[in-house]
Amino acid sequence: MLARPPVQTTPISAHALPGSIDLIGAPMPFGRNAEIYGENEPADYIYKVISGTVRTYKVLSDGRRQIGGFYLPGDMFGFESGDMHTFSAEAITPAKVLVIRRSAVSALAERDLSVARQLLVMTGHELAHAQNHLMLLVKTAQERVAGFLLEMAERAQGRNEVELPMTRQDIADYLGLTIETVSRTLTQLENSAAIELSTSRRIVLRNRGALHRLNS
Amino acid sequence: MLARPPVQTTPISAHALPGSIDLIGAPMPFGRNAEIYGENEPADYIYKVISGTVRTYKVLSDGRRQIGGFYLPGDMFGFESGDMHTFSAEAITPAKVLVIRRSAVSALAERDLSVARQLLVMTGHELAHAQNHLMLLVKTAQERVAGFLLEMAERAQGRNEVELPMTRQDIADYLGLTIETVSRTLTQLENSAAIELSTSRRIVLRNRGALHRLNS
DNA sequence: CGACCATTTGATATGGATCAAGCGATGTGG
DNA sequence: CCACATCGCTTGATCCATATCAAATGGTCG
Repeated sequence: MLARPPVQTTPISAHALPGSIDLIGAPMPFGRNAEIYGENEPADYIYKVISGTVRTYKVLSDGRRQIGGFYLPGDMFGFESGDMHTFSAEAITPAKVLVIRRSAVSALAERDLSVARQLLVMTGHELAHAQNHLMLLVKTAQERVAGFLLEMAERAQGRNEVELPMTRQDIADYLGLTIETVSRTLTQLENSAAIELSTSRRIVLRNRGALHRLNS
Repeated sequence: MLARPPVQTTPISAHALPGSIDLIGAPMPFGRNAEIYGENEPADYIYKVISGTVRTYKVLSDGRRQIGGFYLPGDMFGFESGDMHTFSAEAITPAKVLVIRRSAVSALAERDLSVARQLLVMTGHELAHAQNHLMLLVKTAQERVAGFLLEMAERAQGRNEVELPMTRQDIADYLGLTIETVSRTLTQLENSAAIELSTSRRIVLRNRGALHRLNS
């Protein structure tokens, strides 16, 4: 089911001065696990997370799920090179998401070079992320989990304490592991004093050096 | 991406009419295994394969190599979201490569919307490729090899007979497997009549359906 | 308190890695 | 033109990291 934004009555984008893509579009709330869009649906919108966390994923024919990425407040998602979505998107937690017409962005980009540049920058970031992710998937379980924790810490403004909004299953499906392996690996990292699990969702990085070394 | 001082150095691009990025730049020959650029070098150029095949790759601290992609004639590579290369690039076979100043492309994109669009399209293709590649890396050995063969066949204008320019080691490093597993898997696929190895480098797809099914 | 869900921990199985050897094609120097 | 070295590929035997199967623990909410 495609998420439709509320009907836009006032043409905000009409007066939007050269600047930011996210000036056009409508905020929409999604509940936990609500679908934002599905794989193979027309990619008529791009999205920006206002609050909450979003995951994109694909399900293989045998039921395995691969998560493409986690999107935190401020992140944009839903970019596609074709006109269909190649991943699905769901809210992990209750989330507010800005929904932006792709055609409006395209039109704006035609007139405003800075918007065109922004689009390219964001697509470039998605590319860099996919390449990093790809590198994770050929590593050992310890390296993948360490890499994941470092990524999350980095995105949490480099703080050492990270609150994970996603389940072990989400992490496992992001890293191409099972929940058991993720859980065991976190326990190992805790035993080796690299991290501390104050609760199962709140993780303190005690020894980034060790994590980076694992991350090869 | 491509945020650079718009210094206009090449007079050629000054007359280049709206159109194709690859109108500017110089062709350069590279021998087998010659380096085109290295990871962490400044990304001052983008590249277009004229003839031959190119691989991009990263080497992890313990010596494992991960190949990011194979580039065939007509393909462009070297796009980066930062100003450094995050992968290295080498010629797999003797190759001719068009070398294009990034600053020239940026400058052109500022004046010519179609060039800006082209840049976005190509970055989008790289993104789509990385995402496909990523999906391969969480599958079984059979699925990875089948997916690789289908990708190669598709890029060879959909022909059923594919001449592979790369070694088993290259394939293994692309798929996150060992050469032994790649070799054994190809043998299995041959035994199950899905493919035929007329020589070790020339592969005939006998049963695409079976390969697609494996590819999940 | 009891039900449910997420997480951890334990025991066993297995797909692919590793170690090892052999084979065929290609190229080179004598 | 042959002998031999080299390189890419295949095949076999064994090992091991992670998956799978199973159960217990903990945390949350009605």
